[in-house]
Amino acid sequence: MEKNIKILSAEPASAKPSTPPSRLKITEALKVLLRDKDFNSITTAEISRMAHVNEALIYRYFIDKRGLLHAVLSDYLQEFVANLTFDLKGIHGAINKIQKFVWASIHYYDDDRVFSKIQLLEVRNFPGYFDSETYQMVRKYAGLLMEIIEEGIESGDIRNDIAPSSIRQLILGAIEHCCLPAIIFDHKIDNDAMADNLCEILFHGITRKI
Amino acid sequence: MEKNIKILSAEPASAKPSTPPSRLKITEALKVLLRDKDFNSITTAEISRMAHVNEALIYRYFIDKRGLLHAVLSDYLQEFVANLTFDLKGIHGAINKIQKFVWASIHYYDDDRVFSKIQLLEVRNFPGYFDSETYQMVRKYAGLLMEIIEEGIESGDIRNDIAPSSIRQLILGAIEHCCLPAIIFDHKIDNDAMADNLCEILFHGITRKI
Amino acid sequence: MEKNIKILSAEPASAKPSTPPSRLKITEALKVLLRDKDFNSITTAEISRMAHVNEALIYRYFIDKRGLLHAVLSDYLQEFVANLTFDLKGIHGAINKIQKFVWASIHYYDDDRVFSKIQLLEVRNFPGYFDSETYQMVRKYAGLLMEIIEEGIESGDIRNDIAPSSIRQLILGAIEHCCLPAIIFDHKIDNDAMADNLCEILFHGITRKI
Amino acid sequence: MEKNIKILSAEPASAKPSTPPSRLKITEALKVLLRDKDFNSITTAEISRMAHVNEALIYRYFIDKRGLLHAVLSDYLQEFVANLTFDLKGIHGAINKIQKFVWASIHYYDDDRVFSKIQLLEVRNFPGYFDSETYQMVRKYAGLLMEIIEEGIESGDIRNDIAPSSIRQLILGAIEHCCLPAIIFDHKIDNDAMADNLCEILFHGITRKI
DNA sequence: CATGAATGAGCATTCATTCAT
DNA sequence: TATGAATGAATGCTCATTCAT
Repeated sequence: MEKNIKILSAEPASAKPSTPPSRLKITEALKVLLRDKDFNSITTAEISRMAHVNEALIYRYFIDKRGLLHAVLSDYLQEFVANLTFDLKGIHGAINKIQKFVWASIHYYDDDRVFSKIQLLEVRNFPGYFDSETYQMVRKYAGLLMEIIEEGIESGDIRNDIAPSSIRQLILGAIEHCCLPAIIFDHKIDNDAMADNLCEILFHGITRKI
Repeated sequence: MEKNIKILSAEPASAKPSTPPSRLKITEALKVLLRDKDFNSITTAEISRMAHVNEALIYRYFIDKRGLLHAVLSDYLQEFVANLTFDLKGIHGAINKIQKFVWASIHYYDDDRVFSKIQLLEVRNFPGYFDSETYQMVRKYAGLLMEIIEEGIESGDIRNDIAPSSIRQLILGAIEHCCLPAIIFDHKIDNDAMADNLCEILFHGITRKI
Repeated sequence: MEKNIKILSAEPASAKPSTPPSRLKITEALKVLLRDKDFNSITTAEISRMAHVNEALIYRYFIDKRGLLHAVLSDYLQEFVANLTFDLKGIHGAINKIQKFVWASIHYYDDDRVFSKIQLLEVRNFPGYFDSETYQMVRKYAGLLMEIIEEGIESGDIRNDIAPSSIRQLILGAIEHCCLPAIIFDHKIDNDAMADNLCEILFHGITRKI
Repeated sequence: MEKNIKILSAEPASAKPSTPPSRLKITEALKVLLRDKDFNSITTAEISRMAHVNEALIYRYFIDKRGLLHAVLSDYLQEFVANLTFDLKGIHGAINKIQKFVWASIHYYDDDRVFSKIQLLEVRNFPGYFDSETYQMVRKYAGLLMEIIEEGIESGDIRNDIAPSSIRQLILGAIEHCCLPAIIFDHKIDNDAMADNLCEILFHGITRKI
């Protein structure tokens, strides 16, 4: 998941560390703990212990325990969106792009289960999540898809009698729907098969039949 | 508050005490609360308040807060298995029975979301769950299916080159897999369609092709 | 301060203890601590330690640390109002009654410095204090004076060209004004002199001159 | 942010460093904050934020958060005493001087409420306050009055059968006593009236009657 | 059976203060 | 002189659980 971004990030070797090491230790500690427990049953004491960092330091870098989770999610999402944007480069035609979008989304969900758990299970019931800055990253992700759909409608590849936003929701919902059980039951995902099936069904619904 | 109910209940003096009314009040209270919150964020105080029962009484009837959840789940499972057993009566042929099994399982998951949530989300991460008495009920449920599969293999309806236990896991996994997103995202389930699709895929995989 | 109320309270010797002993221990502990420190710098740990009671028990009897203070104040106020009501019995004429009201108010402020500190210094900056149930007791106290003023206006002893509420505020303000320095600097109060001076000034302002 | 100010300030190279600008920023910040909150509920973080200064810098210039308050109070007191000393110049006779002393004291209390709050409310309960260096300034202030009283006794204007220290305490107490309610309840002070009344009472008590 | 009282361990969070640079 | 990082000790408060009656 970090392959592309490294190439893109142009931080010179001499640059200042930007994120203080302890801040990093904290986020990493939370990521590790999230592998086994859900966020609510992870305590700040546990996080600080695992990070080998003073508990109070969490509150210097993050406003909140919840703020810490948002920060972790935000990091993930940034990478997620950056990678996806990169992956879509050079692909022509809305249909091909959607295929790629679906495949890549499933791939990234599959690749980092902690990210997926946060994104699909933890943050949703947070009050005010949908107003949060973090959610803006999700909207950016959704925006990527939206552009493709609009391109597809303009080019005539996608039928124009369904609201683009409905199509977008359908696709995003389908992706989540497919990945969720694997994430909860900790199954492997057959990325190719899942993407193919999903798109197969999708395109017979949304492509314009002549 | 509910004291007088005793007078009204026509339980004969000779009958076994069955479940004491307070025990029932507690389990019912938990069920109600589980509709809106996840188990960890429900407090014993809350449960006792909703049950109109003293908090300490929970510990007379259940060893634990967790034990209470297990008891609730156990009740559900008992009914679940009893119903399923009944539903399968009079159906002939392994394939038909599996079809019924799948349809009914989905139906019961769909019907009682609280039960489904406990079963599919809450108890799994409990340490020692799989050694628990409650889990024995789940094994009974799985056993029902196992018998059908073995019957199918014997009759030649089901291929014999796959271990029956693998087939059982496949089927149970598929059912959960299909129901879970609906439970989490609180969607409706199209029982017929879901059961049909699932079986369609299933049978082309596991039935013997001549 | 407890002399009159004992006579008034009709609790039979056989009655149930009404307030649990631990609840009492907690309120008493806070009263003791308030003698030397201001409320904000008293910790719940300190209170429980002094009360020989578990810290969590505070929260069984009071919703809040602040709630505990309100309860203490409320107790005081109840007594305060009851005593004052009793003291005014059998006194005739608004002027005499006011004289008594002033004298007694100063007396009770003087008598229990902890009460006075809470009442005059602590609770005022609490957000929502003036909507609190406790404040209703204060209004009752103010109401006592209001009745006297209205009686005085009706009888012609008090001039009717000033709003009764203004007169009430003036008197209450003057009493507090006079008591406060003694409370803060922990001086003694010359009850008679203070009451006389205050009333002297007061009556030349508010009595009707023929 | 304020770096350039150094260039503009025309302090000659030879001059003593006077107060470093950051030290000043800190004390000023505290003064501002004290306008709205009491000292205990002001945090060092808040002070440094308001001062646009690093939090740790507080501890370079002051041993303590409390030390900072003392420093602020000390500054005030220095000015207070200096002004008072100046105000008393050219006034003849102990009685006139006391009148001026009282009027001016009230005036300065009225003029700067922050100073008054610190002086009359905050520092008193500090352990060790009365041994502190800051308290020496207060003694200097009291000393000014003491000199006047002794002058009055010598000249026969003030009765000599009361210990001068008692007279001093009486006067200082009376001033504080009068100013305090206005400071707490944030009333205006009628400087002339208050000084006149206070002196009227004072002189009929302490002046020698022939 | 039922309950009011009690509690230890833990929770997220705050704060004054220190330290290395 | 200045600062970012770090921290120990609290703080108010909650909760599952126990116990005497």
